[in-house]
Amino acid sequence: MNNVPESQTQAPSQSLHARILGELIERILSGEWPPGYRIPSELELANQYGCSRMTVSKVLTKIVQAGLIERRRKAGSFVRRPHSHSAVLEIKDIKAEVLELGLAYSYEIMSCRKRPSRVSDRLKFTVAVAGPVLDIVVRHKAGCQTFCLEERLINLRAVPEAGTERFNELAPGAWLLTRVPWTAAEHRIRAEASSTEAARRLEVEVGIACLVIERRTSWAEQPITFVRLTYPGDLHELIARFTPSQA
Amino acid sequence: MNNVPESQTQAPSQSLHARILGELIERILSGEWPPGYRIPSELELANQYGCSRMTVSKVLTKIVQAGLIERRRKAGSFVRRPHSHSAVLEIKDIKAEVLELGLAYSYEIMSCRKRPSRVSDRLKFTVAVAGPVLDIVVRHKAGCQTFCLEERLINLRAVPEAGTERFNELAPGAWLLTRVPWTAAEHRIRAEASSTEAARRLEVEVGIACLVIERRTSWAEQPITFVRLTYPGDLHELIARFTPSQA
DNA sequence: CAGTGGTCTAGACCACGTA
DNA sequence: ACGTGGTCTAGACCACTGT
Repeated sequence: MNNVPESQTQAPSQSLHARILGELIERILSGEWPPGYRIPSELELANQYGCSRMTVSKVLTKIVQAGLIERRRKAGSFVRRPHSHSAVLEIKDIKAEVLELGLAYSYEIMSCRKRPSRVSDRLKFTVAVAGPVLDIVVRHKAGCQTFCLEERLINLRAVPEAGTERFNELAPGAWLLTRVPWTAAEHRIRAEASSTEAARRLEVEVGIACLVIERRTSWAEQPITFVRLTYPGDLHELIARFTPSQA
Repeated sequence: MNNVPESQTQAPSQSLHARILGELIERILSGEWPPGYRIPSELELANQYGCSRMTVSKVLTKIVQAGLIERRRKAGSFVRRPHSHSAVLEIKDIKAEVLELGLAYSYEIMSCRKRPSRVSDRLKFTVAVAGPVLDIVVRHKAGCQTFCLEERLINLRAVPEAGTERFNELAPGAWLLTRVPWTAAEHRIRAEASSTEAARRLEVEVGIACLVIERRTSWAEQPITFVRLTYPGDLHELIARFTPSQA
């Protein structure tokens, strides 16, 4: 009921949104509202905060997105118990990774050739690729040590300009990022003993434990590129974080 | 200007929200609105769709969250070029993982003892833990094969009831999920050659490539648990996906 | 049936930043 | 200065669902 006055006497530093969001999340995370607790309805909250139902509704929508509550018509909104361990994995540019370690970065194009797509490429792209592909192998170095082996296929139907690119200034991954939009990516991460081929290119012994990341990138259902990154030994570590509150 | 009639002649199956969202995303992903393109203002879109500005605003907020556009006051809303390779990594319950493979799941508590915290524990928890911890080793099996070795520390100051739990019904990870809220988790993922100790417990050869996931979980700045999961060989693969459209 | 969330409206004022 | 997004209101109707 006391609509405008309250927002004037209150610190105008943050929006009403933010204030309500913060207070509700605080109640949930502090355990004052434990898992299973039924939180006040939109109408009750709107009355408590002296604001419209719409405002409360938008806030609750955010808390749903954060995974802290779930809502059921007629029943109400309930605090969820902590659920799956999902986390945001950030996969950085290799150059940035190396520089963050304080090492000098360089790369060598070991091979780069245009060829028709093979049946085996379909396994990599999960969908059939007609037409030519660019098959590239790059060695990324940190200082004088090999940091990562990159084996990449680029769908030339989707990115024809890659066919004439020499990748002298930018490694293929960085070059693609500047040129091509992408809308979906799937990553597969596993440990693998280094094969004879990979060991030779990485300049390590055969059978060493490697972290392998495979990434399929597509744009509007069209495959763009497939890349396999092989990090030898325990040189490399992926880090993923989760926090429910995201503003 | 053709407001209500359109939404009536149109299939009423989806909300106006969803229709506008879909059409705008389609324009962006199809390349009709390329990166850098300035999309119509809220007012223009509201007129085009014959709806209120509020409705358009909510839709655009979603597209911002999806990372497809960025908005600047006075300037307008612009299509972003594809940015960092971040992805959502979902780390499932081990039992669920095994069952999804169509295998029988079981686990054995190999050791479980209460002890005071050591200096070495601080490295695992990244912050100091005073007081007792519960030190548990669990072997998870898929069929008759060892699927994963779990080495876990639980901060008994934060979760005192774990001290008397026998973990007969639920493995420690699942038990914790049902009992303890958590607000932050950090994962580290790497490849590692199996140590003598781990190889013995996993019943595999020494030096085999293993996928190692370490997870630190905390609640309101207080460490809850540290766990190291070791998956032998290439038995296990993590999958992470990114798609900008999420509703 | 009644209460709840889901959606939508037609306005409004303000903050900000570019022109 | 003015157009844009950011926020907010006080209503409204509908769909769903638990009692």
